[in-house]
Amino acid sequence: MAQKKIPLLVIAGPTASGKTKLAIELAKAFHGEVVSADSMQIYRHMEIATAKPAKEEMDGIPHHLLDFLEPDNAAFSVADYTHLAQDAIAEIMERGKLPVLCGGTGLYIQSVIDNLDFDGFSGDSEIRQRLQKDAEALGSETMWKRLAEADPELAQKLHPNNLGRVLRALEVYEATGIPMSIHQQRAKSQPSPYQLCMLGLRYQKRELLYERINQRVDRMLEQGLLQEAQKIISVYGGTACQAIGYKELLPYLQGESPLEPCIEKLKQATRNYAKRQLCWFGRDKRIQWICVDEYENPHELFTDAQILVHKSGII
RNA sequence: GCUUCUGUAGCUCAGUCGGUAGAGCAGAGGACUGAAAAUCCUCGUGUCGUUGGUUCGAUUCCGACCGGAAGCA
Repeated sequence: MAQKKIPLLVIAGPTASGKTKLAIELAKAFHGEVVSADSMQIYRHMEIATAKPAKEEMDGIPHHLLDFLEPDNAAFSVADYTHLAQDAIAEIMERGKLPVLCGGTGLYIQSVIDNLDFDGFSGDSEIRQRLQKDAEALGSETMWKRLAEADPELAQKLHPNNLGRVLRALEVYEATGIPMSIHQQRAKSQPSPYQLCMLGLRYQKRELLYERINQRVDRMLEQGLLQEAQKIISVYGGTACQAIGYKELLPYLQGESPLEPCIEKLKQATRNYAKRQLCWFGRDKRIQWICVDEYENPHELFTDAQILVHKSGII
């Protein structure tokens, strides 16, 4: 009963590489709608720091999973995102349009396209709290050893210092009685429900990306990033404060530091982030890369991207 | 002008009671399955400011010179 797969165009890449614009252009060309895969653009009131596309930029293209959560909602997770995104994609297809999954959050994209089944090993907050207390009392090394007994395969892949992951693995094991590595293997054996065309944007020369990032941060400041940061930090808490663009400005906003060093820190944090994204996406061999700095004008890039989409056969 | 500090990795600084040196950050590479813009791992040779002297041996002690900072007149 081989069900017909849903065609899905994915656009990935590091921050400031031009994903948003490309997604809109391709959606216009192929009668599509955009589904955002960004862990911070989901929140309201965080416009500038997340470089959320404005209504005008969207150019009439419907966008989903953008701007729908209050920043103090701490409970939102990848699992929630996956459900919402898969539903949105299904609806877009029913409308006879092409879903375009676009964003820089690697885990979000992977969880959607590879159908990661978080429900199969859901958590248990009681167990989690108990494990947390154990960890405080016994230290991360001990917790890791505990995992090495329960799930040696996964323990081998996790560094003892990576406490969060170790605890999650222990939690899954205790909650389900099955090692998390087994759950992961089962998920992997499930084929993707989508017929994919994955495009990635990146720069041949890393310094050019970094330059663009620096410039974009300056622009954000001109647009009022400080005021936005002030508001988010004072009104909300939780995950929102993890966003790059707020925590770096905090010392200045609290009068503990001049502005300039904070701006440098912010640019640096963004560059570091971009590098991690490149690392993540670099692993996915399904991605066809487009090097932004090989194009003199963006229209040629859009045209080449369209050609790649055609060739992929998802249309 | 005098006095006192100070000059060590791209940056901030440790250190060597004389046997040519090491952290944090940056940078590079990597991982990632319910916080992911998060979390975590690996990678450190640099005329130890210049130049004389003492010494088997100086980045380390002494002198001069050249930067920098503070205090004094």
